[in-house]
Amino acid sequence: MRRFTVYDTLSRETRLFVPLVPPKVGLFVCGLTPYDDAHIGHGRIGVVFDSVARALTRWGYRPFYVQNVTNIDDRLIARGAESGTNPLVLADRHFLAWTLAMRELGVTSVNYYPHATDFIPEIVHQIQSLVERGFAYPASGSVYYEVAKFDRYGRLSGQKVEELRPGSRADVEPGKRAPEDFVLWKAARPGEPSWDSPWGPGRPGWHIEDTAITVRLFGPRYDIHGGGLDLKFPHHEAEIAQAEAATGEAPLVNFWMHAGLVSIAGEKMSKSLGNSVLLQDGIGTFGPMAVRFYYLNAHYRSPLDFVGGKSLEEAKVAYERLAGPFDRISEILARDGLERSGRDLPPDAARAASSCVEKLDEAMATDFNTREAIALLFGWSKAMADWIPHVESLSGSALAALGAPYRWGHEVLGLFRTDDSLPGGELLGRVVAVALEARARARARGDFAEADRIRDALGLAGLAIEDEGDRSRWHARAGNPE
RNA sequence: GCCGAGGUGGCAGAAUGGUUAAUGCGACGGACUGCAGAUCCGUUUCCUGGGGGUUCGAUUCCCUCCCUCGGCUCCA
Repeated sequence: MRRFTVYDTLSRETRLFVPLVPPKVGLFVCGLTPYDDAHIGHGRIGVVFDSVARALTRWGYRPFYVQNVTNIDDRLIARGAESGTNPLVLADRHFLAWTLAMRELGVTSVNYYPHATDFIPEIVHQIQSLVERGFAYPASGSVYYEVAKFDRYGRLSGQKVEELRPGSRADVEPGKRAPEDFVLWKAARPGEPSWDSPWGPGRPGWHIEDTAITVRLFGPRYDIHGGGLDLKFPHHEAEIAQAEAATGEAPLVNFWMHAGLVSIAGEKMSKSLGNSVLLQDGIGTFGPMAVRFYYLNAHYRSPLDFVGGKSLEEAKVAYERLAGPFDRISEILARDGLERSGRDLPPDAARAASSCVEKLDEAMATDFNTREAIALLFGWSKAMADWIPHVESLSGSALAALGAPYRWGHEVLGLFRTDDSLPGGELLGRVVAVALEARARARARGDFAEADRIRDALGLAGLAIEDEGDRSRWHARAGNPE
């Protein structure tokens, strides 16, 4: 297991990671409330922690990555009422869209997406423990957490309870003993989905599902908790208060990882502010790899400002350039296989490749510095410029050696996918070859008007044609004209 | 008001108590090309919010001020 460091938000320092039970790593990331389509900001969380889990796996750890789904809450109920849809159905629908987007983005590391409503017994049980231990009190069918009873409350966020501004953004609910108390169980109002409990029909409060799930899946303590910076207070603070009070064990989490938010025009991207750009639109317009690259091109803790279409356009251009040499290598290897004969690599080039991979691991092992890793990959692509002109003369194993840093990028960053083949696959390739053959003949006899006509026609069909000497290569232009 | 995260070139965005502060985008010039495209080479020597301090040396550590964003019980 490789040693690596992580910045822990609770201790406010970058520390050496030590798993509780090596090589296992319990990784919980605050998931989504699928009441609406996901936007670019949500996607960042998905991709960032996917790369974390990928790195852990590469380094010999065995992460168990759980991302919860809050499929019942106020907004879902409100949206459901607006459209006459059962909120649980609404949640399923948006969750399905989320998983499809994640698949496109290459998010492969999540092991389990527990839904809040599948953990009602665990939730009720945890609330009961809190009541029995004197940390929570029932009031008219609801149950509240009494913040004053938990003296570590505020440690994660640095807040002092007496400095909070109660009700600054939401109304203080009646029935609480103190404004900072938060709801664990919400009494059902007529027509709302509800579950039975010792306090009457109701549903879970916002924070309780996470700790009910993690205590069940990981036990009272686990390794890493991730989420957006905006969840630090109150949500993560509440998680600590709930779990540590309910189980009597601490700390709940050894490493808190908070990802920076995506802003747009300087403001947080948020559904409620109405400034969000939909994740699926970004993926559809610029392609999933451009979106993934965009996220990983900044350190996960940094704020990231989304500038209209420009950010993703820029990411797409940069990514495609980065992937250029990789595409050439994989093209040849796909055609001829690893056994293809040819020149071998001089030892210093082979050493450079493996040293590049080592540096990549080092960058990632320093608080998951994906930006540094990408800079290294650009350096490698630049070094590849010496090889690209005679890449056709290299042996399969030489090509594989040159491809090692890209394979790292694929494994850890989830970039350099080769499965972006067009619908039509091989058949399309054969048809395009016929057109390119006709064009090659036109060029050979100097009929450039005809050659350009064919190139333009293929261009309209969505294919880019690039000449290299008398050979032509083609690829689908991103953006998929249809 | 309190808490937190930030402020780096035209833009995006890293890093570090010490030779020219990554990398990418953009721009400009050139090579290659029938023309493009892609690619390559070169240039973009004057970029670390302001002011103090510690130090031989600060963008980095300390103090202070300014600004932006986030949170203060809906939020990734």
